[in-house]
Parts: sequence; C-alpha cells; structure tokens
Amino acid sequence: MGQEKDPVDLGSESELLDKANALMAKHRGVPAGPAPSPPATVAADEIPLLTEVVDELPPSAASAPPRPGTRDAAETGEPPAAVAFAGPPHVNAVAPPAGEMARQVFEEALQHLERHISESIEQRLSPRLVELLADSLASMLTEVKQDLSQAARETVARTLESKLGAALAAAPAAEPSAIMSALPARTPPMEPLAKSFEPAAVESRWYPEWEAAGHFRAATQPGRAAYAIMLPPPNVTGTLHMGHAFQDTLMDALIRYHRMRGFNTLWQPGTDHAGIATQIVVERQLDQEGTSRRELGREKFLERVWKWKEESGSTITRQMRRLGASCDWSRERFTMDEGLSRAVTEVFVRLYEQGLIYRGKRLVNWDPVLQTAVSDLEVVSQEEDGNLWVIRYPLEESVAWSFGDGYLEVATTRPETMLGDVAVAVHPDDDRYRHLVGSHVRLPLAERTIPIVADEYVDPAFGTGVVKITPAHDFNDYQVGTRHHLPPINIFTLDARINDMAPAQYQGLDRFDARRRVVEDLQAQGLISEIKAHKLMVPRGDRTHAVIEPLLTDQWFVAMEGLARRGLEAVETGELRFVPESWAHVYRQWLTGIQDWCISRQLWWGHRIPAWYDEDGNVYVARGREEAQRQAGHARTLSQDEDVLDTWFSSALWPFSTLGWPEDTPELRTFLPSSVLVTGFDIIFFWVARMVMMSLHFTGKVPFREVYVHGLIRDAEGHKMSKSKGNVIDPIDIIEGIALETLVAKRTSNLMNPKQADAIEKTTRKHFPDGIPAYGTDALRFTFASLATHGRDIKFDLNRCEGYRNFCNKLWNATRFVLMNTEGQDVGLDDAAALEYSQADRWIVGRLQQAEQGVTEAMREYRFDMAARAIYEFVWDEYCDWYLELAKVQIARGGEAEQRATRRTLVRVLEALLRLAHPIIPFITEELWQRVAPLAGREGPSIMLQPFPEADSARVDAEAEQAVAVLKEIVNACRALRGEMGVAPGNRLPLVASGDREVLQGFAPYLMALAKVSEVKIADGELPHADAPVAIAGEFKLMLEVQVDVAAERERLSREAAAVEAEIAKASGKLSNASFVERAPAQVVQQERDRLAAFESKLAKISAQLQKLPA
RNA sequence: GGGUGCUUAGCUCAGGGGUAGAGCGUCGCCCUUACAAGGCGAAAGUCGGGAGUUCGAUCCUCUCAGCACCCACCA
Repeated sequence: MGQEKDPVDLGSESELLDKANALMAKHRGVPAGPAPSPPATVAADEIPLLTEVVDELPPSAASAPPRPGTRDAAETGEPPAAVAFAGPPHVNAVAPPAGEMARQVFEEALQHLERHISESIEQRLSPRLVELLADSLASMLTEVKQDLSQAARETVARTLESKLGAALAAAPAAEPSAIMSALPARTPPMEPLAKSFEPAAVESRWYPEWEAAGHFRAATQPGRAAYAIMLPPPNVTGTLHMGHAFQDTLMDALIRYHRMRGFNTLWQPGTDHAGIATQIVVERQLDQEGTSRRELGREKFLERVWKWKEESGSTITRQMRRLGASCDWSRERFTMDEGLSRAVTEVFVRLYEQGLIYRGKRLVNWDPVLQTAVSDLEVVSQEEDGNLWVIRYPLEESVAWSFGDGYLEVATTRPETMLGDVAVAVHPDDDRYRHLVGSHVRLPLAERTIPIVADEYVDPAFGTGVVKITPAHDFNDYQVGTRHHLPPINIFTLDARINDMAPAQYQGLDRFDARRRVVEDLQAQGLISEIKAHKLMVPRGDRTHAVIEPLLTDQWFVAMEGLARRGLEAVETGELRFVPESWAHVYRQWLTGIQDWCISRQLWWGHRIPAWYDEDGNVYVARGREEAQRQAGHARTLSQDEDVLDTWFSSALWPFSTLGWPEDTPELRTFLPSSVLVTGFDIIFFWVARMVMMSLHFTGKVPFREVYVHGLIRDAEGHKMSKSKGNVIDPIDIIEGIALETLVAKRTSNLMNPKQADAIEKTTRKHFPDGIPAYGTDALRFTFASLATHGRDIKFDLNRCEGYRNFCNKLWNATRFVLMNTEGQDVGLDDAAALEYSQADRWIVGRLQQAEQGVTEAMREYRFDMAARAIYEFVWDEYCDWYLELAKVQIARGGEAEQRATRRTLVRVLEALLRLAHPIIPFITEELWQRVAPLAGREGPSIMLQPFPEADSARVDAEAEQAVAVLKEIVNACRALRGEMGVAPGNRLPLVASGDREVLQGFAPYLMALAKVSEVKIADGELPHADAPVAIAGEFKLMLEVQVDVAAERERLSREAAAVEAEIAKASGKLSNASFVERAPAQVVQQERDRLAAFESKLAKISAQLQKLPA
C-alpha cells in the first residue's frame, strides 16, 4: 500500500535498545524546558534505563521466533473458490518477504519490551518522580521520534503515556501534550471485548495515534495515481455545524477509500479568513466593550482580529479531528498566510496587467451598516410589505394645458429617492404621453426641472406608465440615465443619510426618516395622489440584513466575460463534470449572464489591495510598495489603497495557492487538478465557478475534475437549521451526547432576539425530553453516508442515527462472537493443516464479494447511501443473521478440518468487511481490526494502511448461493409454519425443496438449530402426508418433524389462500388478454404462465393442507 | 417571469416498463450464552390527480395540483 511504513531499517534489536537507552540517559535527571525542577531529594537514577528493564526480559522474548507467514492468495483471505464442497483444502502458501519477517520479530520483541517497561515503572516509580518524568518524556518524545523507527517510537511512547497518563493529569505543573491527554489505557491483548460498543474510548485512542504516526500525510510515491480533495476552507473563527460534518464525512470517506486503494492521497485542509463575517464578530465584541474599530484605528483593530483568530482559530479543526477527518494537517493553510497572500497579490497584479482588473466609479450594492460594497451574490432579496406612492410631478407650463390636470403621475416605492431624480421616463409607444416626450416637469421639493424621456425600459402597463429616473440609486435607472446622457445625482452619504445635494431641510436625515419627511411634505403640497399597499422585493445584505443601497463609488472589478467563457468551455468539453449532472445547468446559466465582479471591500480584515496612489491620484499596481515606488519614480509619495479584497477572491485561488503557486512545486504538479470538489450548491457561484475560472486562467488546468454537489442538512421537519429558529443540532453533541438542560441553555443563549427563548426552550424540551444520548462518531458518519442520496436535501433524523449506532453495536458484538470462537484457537493460519469448507462458508465469501462490488460501484458514483446500505445489509442480514448462526452449527458439530475452515472463514470475512467499512466508520473498524487482523494473517500498524478489499467475481459460488438460498427458504418456511401460540409436539412438516440430495441431508443440523426442527428425513416416494403444503421451488422431498399449532396454522393458510387466489386472478386476466399473449416477448408470457401454474398448484396444496388439518 | 428538483407504507427515504422495497415507528411472541442497542413474526401503499404511448406504466411523454429551492425583477 501506498502509505505502508517502511519495514526495514530498524537496525538490530540491540542497536535499537542502545539508542533508546542513550536517550534515556541523556534525559535522566535533566529536566528540560520551563517545567519546575524536581525536588532535590529525588535521585535521578531512580529512573530505570531501558537496558535495565530489558535485562529482566525472559530469554524467549528477546529472540522470539518469527510466526509463519500466512498471507492468503486472496486479499480478503477467504477460501479459494476452487475448493470443492468436501474436497481437499487448497491454500496458497506465500512466504513473507525477509523484511516482513524481521519486522515480525521486532514487533513481538517490542511487545515484551512494552510490558516490561510498564511493569518496571509501576514497581519503581515513586510519586515524587512524576514531574521529573513528565519533563523528560516531553523532550524525549521529540527526539525519540526523530531517532527511532516508527514502530519502536510508538511502542515506547504509548507505554509511557498510558502508564503515566493518570499521574500526569494529576500533576498540574506538567503540561501533557494533546496526544497524551485523557488517553485510556490500551486494551491488553486477549482481554474479552466489552459487552457493547463504547465509542468514546475508541475514538480518543485512535485519532491521536493516526495523526502522530503520520498516516494522514500526503503521499507522493512515484508510479501511483494521485487523488486529492481540497477542503472547502471553513471560517477560521467558526464552529462545526451539521453541514460541515456531513461534508467532511463524505470527503473523509472518499479520501480513506482512495488511500486504501493505493492512491497518492492528499486532503488539503485549511481555513478562510472570512472577511466580513470575522470582522463583524470582532466589531460586536468591541461594541460590547464600548468601543469601535474606528476608535481603535486600523492597526490596533487588525491586532484584535488576529488575536481572535489565534484564540478561536483551532476550534473547527479540533472538531474536524473529532469527526475522524484524515486531512494532512501538516499542510494546513490559512487564506491570509504569507504564501497564500503572495498568490493573491500575484493574481491581482497579473490580472491588472492583462487588463482584466480595472477600477471605476460604478453603481454597486452598498451595505450602509458595514459601509462597504458587496457583490451581487451577497445580496438576498426578500418580499416585504411596503407602499406604492403615486406622486404628481407638475408639467412645465408650455405643455401643462395639454395633459389632464397638468401633472404627470409617477409611482414609486422609494419616495425619498426623488431628490435624486434626473428625469421621468415613458414608453416611446405610449400614446398617452408620446406628445410630452422632450418637454419637462418640475421636480417637487428639489425644485429642479427635469426632462421627460422615452425609453423601452418602461412598462406602460405598470403603475401609471411613468417612471422617475434616479440613476444614482437604482440599477435600472442607471442604465436609462446612461442611455440618455443624464448625469446621476447622488443624494446619500456612505451611511445612507441625505447629503448636501438635496435641499437643506432633508440633509443629515436617515433614509427612512427622509422618506417620511418627503411624503409629508408632498402631501402638504397636495402632490400625493395615492398610497397603496404593495409587496416588493427588498434587497438586504446577507450578513447584516441591512437594506442594501445602490451607491456610486470607486471600486475594483474583475472583467468576467473572457474568464467566464473558459469556465463554460470546461464543462462543455467534459474537463469538469458535475455530479449530479443537473448542477451543470445552474453553473452554465450563471456564467452566461455574469456581471463584472466587484472585488473591493471597504473593510479592514482581508488582503489589502496591492495598489498605490501618488499625490495626483495616479494608480500603481505592484507586488509591493517598492515595486510601486519604482513604477512611480522616487519623487512621488505613495499611499496604498485602503480597501481589501473580497474574501472569495482568495478562496478562488485555493486549489492552487495551497499547493505553492506561483512556484512550480511537486505538489502542484501532482495534485492539480484535484480529483473532486465536495460542496453544497449554495456556493457554486460564490466559489466553484470562480475557482474554475481562476484556475484555468492561471494554471491552464481545471481546479478539480468533478464537483460533487450534495444537499443541505435540514432539521427533522425539513426546516433550515438556524440559531434563531433554535433548531440547530451540534454534530459534536450527537457524538458526545448532551444533557437536556445544557442543550436548552445552548440553544437559548446569545439569541439575536431574546424573546424567542421561551418558544425554543419549549420545542427543545419536547423534541429531546432526555437530551441527546452519545451516539459516537461512527454512528453519525454512517448516518450521513446513508442519507447522502443525489439531488435531495436531507432531513436529519436522530432516529436514523440511533439505528446506525445499533448497527455499530451489532458489528461490535459479531466481532466479539468471532473472537470468542477464534482467539487462541486454530484458525487455519498453518497452511499445512487440512481445511474443509462448507457451502455456507463459500456462500458468505461470495456474498462478501458482492458487497465489495456494491461498495466500489457506489463510491465511484458518489452514492454513499448505497455504499452504506451494502455494508449494512451484508453485516446484518447476511453475516450476522445467517452466517454466524450457520457457523455455530459447524463449530459445534463439524470435524476438525471443518471447524478450522469455519473459523478461518469467520475471521477472514470479518477482517475484510472491517476494511470495507473503514472509510465510513473508521474508529470502530480500527479498534476491531487490531484484534481480528492477526487471526486473519494480516499485519500492519493500522487498518488505514491496508488495501481496500477488491471484489473478485470468481469467488461467487453459484452452487453455494443456491444451496444457502434453499436452506434459508426452508428455515423461513419452518418458522412461519411453527406459528405463534402454544406448540403441539410431533407435528410433521412436509416440504418440497430443490437441490442435491446430499446437500439437503446436510441441512439437517442447521435446521435443527435454526428452525428448531427435531428431525429431517428425505422421502423418496410419497411424503407421509399425501402432499407437500410448502414448496421450495423444486422436487426433492423433505420431511421435517416439527412442532406446529393447528389453529394458527389454519388461520395462516386461509390468509395465504386468499392472497394466492388474488394473484391467480391477476395472472389469468393477463393471460386472457390476446394482445399480451401475441405481442409481449415469449419469455415474458411464459414467465406469466409459470407464475399462474405455480400459484394454482400452490393454492391446491394450501386447500389440501387446510382439509387435512384436524378440526 | 425563467429555471431546477420533489410527491412511493404512519415517519424518513431507496428503487425502477413485467409479483411494490428498506430503516425507524406500530402490534404480537421470545431475556435461545455475540448482541434486548437483540431475535422471530404480523399489520400497513390506487407509487400526488388526469390523459397519452405500450400487450402491460409506479417508472416513459404531456398536463394539472401541491411542496421546496435557484436566478431575474416593474418603478
């Protein structure tokens, strides 16, 4: 496997000990770092040297013989398909490579070492030494990691940690590393598994081990295909919500799956500085402290933000670890890192040089609360109640006589903007007004004269058919104004108050106050002819919910046309594929009508725009101040643009900036394009499309080959989860559980509107009367996977989660059973021993292959639900419900070779299915695999490094399948016949079944156990009961002695007869349809005839059986 | 206004031109030594309505209705 540790170079055992010993000696009595000195009374040499410990090793441990290599030919370790039912065993013996053997010797030696170290420490360690050891351990760990091979280092560290864990926790001065904290003691080998699955201990054990061992690191081995996923970087100061958890689960499943399949795998993690969101949070903090960012000044403010980032920046990555996300944390990036910032500057400068970035005074969406421009996408329009005011604009005297009362009536939803009107417009073909075009009206209040223009934009049917034109405050009016060369008049300040372009009485008024005043004044003058209620779409900022004001300001833009064209091409040519495909339409539609992208934000938190101005306002765009200065000449004094870039500008570069662009790095060559982007549809425009365009433009490559678009997570009722609705579920609470009171407190604290608290508390108490139990990470992940169907939002139902928690428990207990029956017993590891596989053994191996194939296909199509289902059904319905039961019989009654083969099959199928399930449920599978793998002849430090099981259709044994299918049917038929109520002994149960006579006879022990049948006879002629009431599709006759309740049997048969009669009616109706018989394929018609015949004979048998029953 | 998706058991959802499926829930009976977070069994559906294509439609086509979402937007 790609990630498998290098097994060589451990050196000899004595060399290893020497190294470790040297380190121990070095740290002996030399407390490192700032930790407090040990009490003087402690003799440093109380710490044992490793050699001293090892001296006590029994001789056998130091020279443990290598175990025989027992790798089966098949990855899944199941019996070869070629083995006949009762034929001689056939096992491929493959000698392990020399390095492998060396490692085996080592691992065994290390196990002894581990045990002795811990024993010795327990015996010798006085409590006073705890502090000293803590210090030594910390510094030692670092060096040990460098000096020793991984295997050795893990063993030593693990032992020390587990032994010292409790003591260290009690020693306040010592600061245990994250890895060491709260580590439960490792389960000693051969201890029976706990009776049920306890996720917490398992999870806290494995994640630190994986991470410390470097299993998550990106691999760049030559000759292997690359598989990369770029984590959509979450807000650095954010916390994990269900959407993240869902997405991360899917990505982790994909990554683990491909890692196991031998790809060079990179999952690139990181966080986003999230300009607006983060700045708002910090500003809110300042507000509570009674200050503001302006009071603080830019520099101090930025310090505060960085501090906040340092404080809360690791929350979300810590939570991701809790989920088991196997990102390469060593490559973690932040959008405002030095490297990424350099990429941002480089992109900006190049786009500017290419003429694709320009600066201009344009009408932009302005958030008056934040006082910054925002992009079209950051504006959400909502329908709200408003008014439509009809205002009378007096016509100039020369034409007033020619039109009604001498007024033009203009409808508007925003009367205050009339102060900025530059014209009124009518449709050119509107006969009512045609003759007025070219003349003027007097603008009330402002007392200006403005022209009447004709423009196609006006809809004559709406309102009065006359539109006021306010180019500075309306996007459509801006267009009209441009067409008619009418210079805009801006009447608003940056915080949306009336400025000095308006009459004095309105200046300084907030826009809503101004509206009231304007209406009042107009009414006073009799210029309002009508006010009617009107529903209108109000644009609001998606962060502040402030009403967005179109405002004329200087901003930077990216010209989108050419970039968008490339972006569209990528989808047309298939370089970029959407899953599900329908999202390509959405993407296409947006790119087709795209506007230039306003990238400047009047914020402080973000990448400052790399543009400088001189005294005359000339612009110099450069990679730094020096370069700008060179451009400007030394005489000039430059000042940098105050604005920062839209957060999405840096996000758009994520797929290549994280890989080292603009440098040409090996990572960039290997992992660009990445394999798939996993994301919700809500950021297709914000992010996906922009990444595609930027990546194509700067690297010539698409950023990812596929985009998997998943649904949004909603609550059980289908509502969006939101704090204000109080229906948010924290994924961590599902994993760890939460008490009701805590949950209520969490949901009702920090509400925007505290009035909602009562209602939220009530529904919370109703939905979670007992809080949320701890389901564990694996159950949560399995739930996510099983809900991840294509093209649907997800209603998250905790009941589902409970079901999958039970599934984990089922898997746990199945393993417990297998271990009880295999550990310390002959599981066929010795290839020389005889193996006798049964039909059941071969059947389950075949089913495993089918499950493997199902999972592989599902993963290829991003059908995580199918993958989860295939695993669930295999584990529960096949392996547990049937195979384990059959295996019990085989172990109880079979001969030595049969028992051996059964144990071998039990353990190897289990081992393979653990690997199969690992991408979705990593923790439990790792825990169990550690116990199961040695019994299946597999070695390795972690299931993560094992190959993913590959389906082999040759191992599907049709004969065995058939046999087990018949067996299942017989068992089910028996169970059904046995009824529910009391039992009468001695009843006989005649069945007709298909199959080989010997096979049927072979069923006897299974039937006795599974169906509580007391005897099985195969009848050659007539069955003792004249006819067989239950047919199992075939002609072999079987006689089962069984206990049956007559009344229940009668009832059941009557019910069945009615059902069969209905089927007969249906089938015969169909067959009497001439056109069906003539035109349907012969096969289908025959099928129908067979069905009819089968039902008829079934009915006959049922009624015969009914008659036979004693009254 | 333009677009997309959805409608299948009480709930949440798979499926797919030829006998309607799962999980959860419900109702029985069982603490059978891996698992009561379990086992066995049962009840439960006009596959949103209508029309068409077809020998046959839950599935394909059209249409209507309801729900959800996206884009644009009329002052």
